[in-house]
Amino acid sequence: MVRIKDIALEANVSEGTVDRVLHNRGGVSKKTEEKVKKILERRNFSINPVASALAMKNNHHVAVLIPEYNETDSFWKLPYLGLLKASEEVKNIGVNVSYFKFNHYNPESFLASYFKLMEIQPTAVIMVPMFLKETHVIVGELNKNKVPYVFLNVDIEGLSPHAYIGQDSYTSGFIAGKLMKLSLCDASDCGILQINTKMGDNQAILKRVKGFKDYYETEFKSVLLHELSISSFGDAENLASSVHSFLEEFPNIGGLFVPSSRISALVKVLSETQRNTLKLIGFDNTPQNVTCLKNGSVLFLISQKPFDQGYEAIRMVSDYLVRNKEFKEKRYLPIDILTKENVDYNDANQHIFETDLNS
Amino acid sequence: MVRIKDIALEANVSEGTVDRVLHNRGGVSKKTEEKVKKILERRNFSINPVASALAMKNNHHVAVLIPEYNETDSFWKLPYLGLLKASEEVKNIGVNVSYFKFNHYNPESFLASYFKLMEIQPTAVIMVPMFLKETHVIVGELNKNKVPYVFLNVDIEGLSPHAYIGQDSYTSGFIAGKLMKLSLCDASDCGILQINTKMGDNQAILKRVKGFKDYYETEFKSVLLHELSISSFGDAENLASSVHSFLEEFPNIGGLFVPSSRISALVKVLSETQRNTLKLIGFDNTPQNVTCLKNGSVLFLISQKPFDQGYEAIRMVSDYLVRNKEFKEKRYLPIDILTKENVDYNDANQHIFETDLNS
DNA sequence: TTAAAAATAGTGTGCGCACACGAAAATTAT
DNA sequence: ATAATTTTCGTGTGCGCACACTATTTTTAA
Repeated sequence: MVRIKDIALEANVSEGTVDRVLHNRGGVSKKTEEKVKKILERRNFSINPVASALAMKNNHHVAVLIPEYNETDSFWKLPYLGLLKASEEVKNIGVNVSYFKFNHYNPESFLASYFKLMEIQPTAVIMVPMFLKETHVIVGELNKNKVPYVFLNVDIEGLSPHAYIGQDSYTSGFIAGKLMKLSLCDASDCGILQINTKMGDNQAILKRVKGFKDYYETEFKSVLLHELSISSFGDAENLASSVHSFLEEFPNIGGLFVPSSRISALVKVLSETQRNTLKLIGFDNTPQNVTCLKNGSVLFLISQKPFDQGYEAIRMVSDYLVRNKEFKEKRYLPIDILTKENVDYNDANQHIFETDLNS
Repeated sequence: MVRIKDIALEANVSEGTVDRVLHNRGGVSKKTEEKVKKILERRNFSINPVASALAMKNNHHVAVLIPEYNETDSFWKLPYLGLLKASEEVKNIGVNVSYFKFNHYNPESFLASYFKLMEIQPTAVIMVPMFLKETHVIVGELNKNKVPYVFLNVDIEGLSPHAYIGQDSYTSGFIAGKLMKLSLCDASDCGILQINTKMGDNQAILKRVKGFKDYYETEFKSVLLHELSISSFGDAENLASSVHSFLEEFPNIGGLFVPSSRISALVKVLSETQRNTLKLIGFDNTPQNVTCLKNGSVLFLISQKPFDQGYEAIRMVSDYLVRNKEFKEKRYLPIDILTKENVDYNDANQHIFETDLNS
């Protein structure tokens, strides 16, 4: 391992000079700069990031604005764990991470958390831009204050964060279509279950539906797609009656596609025979969904690797802060196809971290 | 961030004493030890790994024994890149990695590389145990010298490395079976193409075939599976004639399963109509295979995430060496289902690293 | 009681780098 | 020529920790 000292020795200059050319601090004559640079090159020098971090006493504050989670709606726990894991790793190099949560049904709590967040004067922000209008406000302020920010999981057209970390929702829906078609070899009809979103939110889900339809559009125009719009997955009775009348209305339906993360709620209101015959394809590896996958009621889940999203977000931001690597504008994560057989393996990273946490 | 100094101050002892209780070095009276420990706990102290790594000047040598790769047989490039990426990261913390390559058709080169490897007196070894007999020799010696070692990608029953990092081959074959069945909704026959392995090698491939067959066995006993044993994927003419007579013999075959990483060689010898109608499912995201996937000739590839395997191996070993975390005996990586739509996303990690390398 | 030995605790140095400060050399002004 | 600037470069300190060495206290032996 070649050190600055070694370079200085070989170039017959002081360590300070080497430091100056390394960081383009100026104050070095052309001649010596060239000389040092050549030796740097030849000896294949690279600064020791550990020593560097220690000396710089890096103190970056990354603030994360993310929805809270609970038992029934646990999706947001997954990115959180990934964020947590990466936080541990980058603490090494002087990056501290703070979390600010909000209720993802409540725009006010979103804004409120944001204001609390700004009090710590973060060096960078990672946020889930849940609400359109409020996000515009926030982004405006962040731009004014020159605080770099990245979007996690949800992308918003028209805004240009330093990076977006998440899935290509359209393609993931497209793949869901492909899997659905594969599962329905008799070319029976297919149903799509959406929440009737009032606001322009949940871009991701809309894009998934578009991808799904487009697959059928381009490949199997003849297959009939029926859409059912429900008010909420939370109200079981309401859901049950909607779904049953829907299935009675279209008896040819052989499969159901749920573009949100709540397919487990659907499974709950289906009869056993329906669970066994209907091909169900949904999104996201929440514990409830994974249970349905494993017991065979759900055939495929598309995972957007939420754990990895969180992990990547922190890594990306700290790479930017510490070794000022530039952001990658769109960081699309894998479109993971989960079956009952591979789900445990594919979620292993997350499980390992969780058990590590508890010990 | 609370430092040793802060703890010492609060406990009215010297930093040395705190250091002693932190590392159980002994030489501290019960009383003061308790006192310090309590404060450690209360202040939620954790040693700064950066400073620690720097001070320890860790000097671990990890040696990697891995097959070489070339244009036509490029599989082993993928784990290599993953190893490389992790090597960069752990260089920070004093872990140096050296690579020793061997020809994976040649047991002697395997042993020869091993002997060269031992000359650097590695602190730990990561190896791909390609050859049974030779691996037994090596493992015996490593055990004698008390050098910890892990197996990468290939597992060998009866031996107990400190860890195995790779895929659950049986299950991956099982999933391939599931996908094949899904693709052949008309329940036509299915062919399996294997190399007739002379030696007991390639356990992984055998297990994949077993998993594949077992899927049909348990779920669709009625479907006929035909096996074709060929001598090599390298000899195109030979392959072509074997495959064609095979397909003539069993005209009901609607899909072919290639449990090795060489499905692209099969695609080459198929006619265009065959490529379009036969459902092809294979393994591994080699560039050639990915090309076939993207142009539609191959329907699914199962990836064993070779890049991640390499990455994980280094991380695991250096976690063991530096922060003496214990090994995880079996570290199974995701069973990744690749389609033409998601392959780019799912290989993104590797691509990002490759472009980083070239800049 | 004092000396010797053992147990316990304190001090100092260096890991490789970043950065402030001051010294030397080169340039310009007087 | 010397003084005043400016450019160029060397030196020193500290980041938080590991570990060896030394100093102090306590215990045991004489």
